[in-house]
Order: sequence, then C-alpha cells, then structure tokens
Amino acid sequence: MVTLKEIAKECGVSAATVSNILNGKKKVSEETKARVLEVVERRGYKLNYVAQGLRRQKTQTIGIIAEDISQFTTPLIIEGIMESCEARGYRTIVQNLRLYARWHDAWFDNEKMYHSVMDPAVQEMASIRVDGIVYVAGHARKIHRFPTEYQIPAVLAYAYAEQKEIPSVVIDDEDGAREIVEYLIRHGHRKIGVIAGEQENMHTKLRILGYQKALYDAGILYNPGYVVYSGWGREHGYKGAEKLLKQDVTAVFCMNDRIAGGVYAYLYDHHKKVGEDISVVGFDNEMQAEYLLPGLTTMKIDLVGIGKRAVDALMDRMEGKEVQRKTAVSCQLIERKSVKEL
Amino acid sequence: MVTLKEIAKECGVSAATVSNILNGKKKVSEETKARVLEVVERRGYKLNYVAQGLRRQKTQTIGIIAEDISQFTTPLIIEGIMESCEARGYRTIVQNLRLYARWHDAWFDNEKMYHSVMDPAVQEMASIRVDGIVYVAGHARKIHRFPTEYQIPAVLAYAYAEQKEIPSVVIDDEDGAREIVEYLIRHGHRKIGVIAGEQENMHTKLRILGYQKALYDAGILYNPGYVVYSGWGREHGYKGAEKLLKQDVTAVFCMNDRIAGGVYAYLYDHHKKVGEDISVVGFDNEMQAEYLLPGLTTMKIDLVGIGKRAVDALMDRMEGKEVQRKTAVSCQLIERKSVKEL
DNA sequence: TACAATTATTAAAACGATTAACCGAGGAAA
DNA sequence: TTTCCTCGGTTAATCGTTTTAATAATTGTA
Repeated sequence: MVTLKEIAKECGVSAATVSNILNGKKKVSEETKARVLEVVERRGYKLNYVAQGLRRQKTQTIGIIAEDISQFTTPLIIEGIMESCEARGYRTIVQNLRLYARWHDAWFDNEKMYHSVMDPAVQEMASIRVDGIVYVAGHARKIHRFPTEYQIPAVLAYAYAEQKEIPSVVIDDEDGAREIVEYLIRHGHRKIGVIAGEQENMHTKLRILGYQKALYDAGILYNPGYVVYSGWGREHGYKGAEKLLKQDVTAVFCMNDRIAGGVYAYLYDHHKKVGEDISVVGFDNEMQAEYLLPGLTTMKIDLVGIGKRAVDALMDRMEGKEVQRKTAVSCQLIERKSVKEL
Repeated sequence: MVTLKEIAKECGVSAATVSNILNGKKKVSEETKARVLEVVERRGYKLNYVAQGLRRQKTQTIGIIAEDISQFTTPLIIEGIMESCEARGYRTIVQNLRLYARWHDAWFDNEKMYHSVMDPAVQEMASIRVDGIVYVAGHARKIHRFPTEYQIPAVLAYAYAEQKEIPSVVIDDEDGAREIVEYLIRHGHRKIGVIAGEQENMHTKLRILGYQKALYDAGILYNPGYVVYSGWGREHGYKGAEKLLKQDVTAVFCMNDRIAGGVYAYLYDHHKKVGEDISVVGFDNEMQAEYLLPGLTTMKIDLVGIGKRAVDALMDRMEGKEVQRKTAVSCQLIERKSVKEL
C-alpha cells in the first residue's frame, strides 16, 4: 500500500505538505495542491488510520458494547448509533458481551462474574483507544451499572443507570404504557388486566406507573388482582393469561409482544377469539406483532432514535458539557385489530 | 494512560525487555519477569493496539461489511463471525451498508450506485488496515459480487458469489427444501404448492430444485401450475395463497416464514384453519414461526454456523491456502403443528 | 533601503510499540 | 588458550502520520 511519504517523493514535496493538503490545515498554493491531489488519486493513496490514530492520540472511534447483539432491540439501536457517528465523522467498533456472558445468566448480579464479563470488553475498548463508549443493554437486567475506572466517557442506551455519573437514554416507558392503556379505555374497557415483567425490573415499574396513571385519569380504581408479574417470555404470557382470565377482565395489557404472543396462544388453545372475546395489546412492536392474527395493537419503540440520542449525549459528555442524566424517547401507538370497541 | 516505556523505566529495564516479556518471545530471567509483571499489573498497563498495529503492520482485525444489520439473518451471522474471530485472537469491526444503500434499493444493479455504496465501505476497511473482510449479505440480491481491486482477502457469507475468486458460505438451500418437502410427502401430501421468491434469485432456484428432487424421489409429477413466483414479503404470501388455493393443493411450501405468515393471514381472513383445512410449511425459522398459530413447521438455518464457517474460509484464504469456492451449511427441520397427517 | 509581515514549504520530532542486531559475561568444547 | 555458544539483556531503527518550529521567498510598510 502506498504511503504518504511515497506520494510526497513522487510530487517532489515534503510529507508535511501532503498531509497539510489532505487535512486542509494550512495554506498551500493551488498549484502544488492540484499536483499532489492528482498523484494521490492516481496512485490510489489511502490514509492509514492506524498511523494517524497513533500520532493524533485520538482514534475518532466510538466503542459499542452490546449486551446481546441478537436481541431484537440491539441491531436497530446500533444502527442509530452508527448513523449518528458516521455523520459526525466517527467510526464505531462493536463488542458483543454475550460471547462471554452466555453461559451464566446471573453474571450481572455476581460481582466476580460481572467483572470477568465486563472488564475484558472494556479493556479491549481501552486498548483500541476509543474516544467514548455506548453500552447497549438488553432487557434482562433490573438496572445497569458500568465500570467507571477506565476514565472513558460512557453512556447507556436502553438502560436505566444505577450510577448518577453515567447518562442514559431510555424509552419513555411510563408514558408509552399510559398511552396504550388510555387507548383501551377510549375503546370502552374498564377491567384491564396486566401481564408484567419481573416486579423489580425498571421497565416493569415504570409501565405499571403509566398504567396506574391512565386508570387514575379515567377515574377507574386500581385493582391489584388484575396485575400479574412474571417475566418477558412467551411462556409467561401463556401462564399469565391462564391466571388473569379466571377473572372478569375484558382486555389485557401485555408488557411486551412476546407476552402477548403467549396470550394469543392460550386463547387459541381455548378457542377464544382475540379482538372479540377479549382484547389484547402489547409493547415494543416486535416483528411478530404484525404476524399474529388478528394483528396486535402495540407501542412501537424508536430504537434508532435511542441510538442517535445516545450518541448526542456521549458527544456532549466527551466535550465536557453538562449532560442530562436521563433522556426518554417517546413511543408511538401502532393500531391493528386486537382491540374490540365495547 | 501508562505506556510501555514508563513501565520499563520504573522497572529499570529497557522497553524491549518489557515487550519481550509481554509477548513471551525471548528468554527472560524469571526474576525480571516477575518484577515487570508486578509493575504492569499495579500500574494497570494496557497495550496500545494502535501502536502495535502500526509497528507490526498487522492489525489482527477482520472487517465485517453487512448489507443490512437489522435484517434478521445478520446479527446471528455476525455473532458467529465474532465468536470465531475472538477464538483466533482477531478483533472485528463492522460496517453497515444500509447507511448508504437505504435510499435506493436498486443500488446493487446500477454500476455507478454500486460503487458509491460499496467503495466507501471497503475503503474504510482498507484505511483501518483490516487483515480480511467478511461480507454479510441480506436476502434481496440475486447473486453477489465484491470489489477485488483492494487486494484484501474476502469471503461472502449468506450469499452466492458471482466471481470465482471469492469463496462463499451459504445455507444448503436445495437440501433444506428437499427435506421439508419430503416431510410433507411423508405426511401423505402429494399436491404441494410452492410460494417462491423472485424467480431469478439464487435461493429461489435452489429451493425449487430441492422441491423437484423430493417430488421426483417420491414419483410425483412436477406441476408448474403449483408454483407461484413472487417475492420474500408477507404480502407476497397473502397474494400467493389467493392464487394457489384456487387449485386443489393440500399443502403449501413457503420459501420463507414471512411468506408463510402471509398465507396464515389469507387463511385467517377466509376462515380456514392451518393444519386442518390446509398444511403450511416455511423456511428460516424466523421468530414469527413460533408465534403463528398453530406453530409453523419450518427449516431452521444455522446462521451462527455460517458466520463461523465464513471465518474458517477467510483464514484459509489469508494463509494462502486453497479454499473451496462454495461451502453449504445444512438446515434443520423444526416440527410444529402446521402440517396435517393425511 | 531596511525591516517587518506574510506566505509557502520543510526538517525533524514525536506517537508507543516491536524487532533486528548487537553486546558482555560465563561456560563448554576443542 | 582460543573459539564458540548461550543467556539475559540493550540499542536503535522502524511503522505512517501529524505538528511544531524553523526557513526561505515574497510582499508590504516606513
């Protein structure tokens, strides 16, 4: 591969001049400039980022650490991050934690395991000398923390931060839940069940809050018996439906689309019709929401937007600006056919 | 950040010695070794990959260029690539083409657009001085090519290569199709319709071949009227079902799960029951296959395996070994409830 | 005319690791 | 004794850029 020095020699100028031309830093006569650029083009010179990074002590690179790249939220968040970085002239590099964490789901809660999973990833980023890190969470953890001892500016995407010093960008769980429950209420439902994630989970807590708010605003009494806490999987939806439908609810608010899928399955097995015998709504607008029959009404979360906002926050942080501790991006209702007008 | 030189000074040895210890290249007395390692640990020294990469003229990095990171096949293939690279001591960096290509779906077929999309991505990789590239395709293109003028060893994952000089790792489309059609035949079906992707598409062609093979082996005559070519989307499944069910087929082989989802929707709208009135199978084992009701019997494709094999091929290529032009990884039948035993 | 200011260019020193070449001491073999 | 090897290091060059300070060359000003 041709180097800057070779270009310089061929043009009969110094390397410094070529560098100056390419970076547009200093005044260079139009004449030399044209000559050099012609040679650069002809020889197909490609800047060596490695050398540049070493000299500049800045790699123009943002590290993305993803808890699990194959979780449905992750690729779109990463896409947002990449798009935003690209626009700002930053490169990105991504690390997938799942490689380390796959075998022990408890890795996060055990101090030792946590470090054995997280440290290599962050060290790798440190060795590459990234300028900042975006940590992209999955949905399993209750709340997130991130090592601060590496001195690298970091932000959390799709995660609630335990530490005050780390900004995080999340979806507006509370407001999204409020909106979709209001939708149910507008359609005449007053006995609204909920199948929720784990009780301690931050998403769960906030969505319950939104649910309560919607009920309160409509003057409906909150009935704890209508709320079943379980988990985020399809199987939780199935079991939850079993419990909930012993009662007289007319609609079920599922905290994600997997849970909703489980509810559909339960109703299918018991020969009841979604959208007629009972109404169901979900959250996330995951792929299957469209495929379920009838189509599932749900809240779409703006994952690309989360990625972009995370980069905004990170850049502010890198420039030493004051950054909001928490940024919430809003959701959007996707109406399909799973809710009956009463 | 502490450098190797500083470590050396603190230990009273030369930088070379520290480097030798860290790389285990030369004999060093146990005593000095222990002393140095202690300091390295205590000061938290982190190797600077940038400097190392410059000096070694090798970055130990594999570039991943993904056509579309948010397509369902991509993250798992990337996961496989990363896992395999990690095991071999390589880092990875990923570029998402969709950033450039989003606005023009025809980018691939127009020479000028093709270069305006592909070249920046490959140049970026060249500037980072990656040691090799894995190109991860989506499912839209008929067949793939990849720029060879950069002299960087490359392999294609999930894509059929137009050029002989680029090895590619694909799923065993033909055999997978054969297997699932045989499954239908084993369940007593003889009038089997097909809803296929675009006719020119390589996946389509091979899956049709597998379909024909299965019929042939069972002594069933191939009926061109049972095959409808359209596209890979849900809407194509819906329309395809409309056409196909005017005929007397008892089962439909959908070339992916989205198409199958469309067929489910059509049947739902017309009050027919999948798995009773008509049998349906899919391909890919995408998320919704599990969520459809009744569960969709389909072929699971080993995406992680494709990623791993791609790295195998790339490494062979990088070492100058002879590499098979095409590697096919096999599929696995996932049986659910969408097929009726006749 | 002399001096200052401006402009265009360059030499050389980084950046932080690796590595080829070298070196001195001690021991073994010839 | 001389020669040769091995051990445990060191020196210095090098990778490809960027950047600082210096140097010419030219123009402007008093």
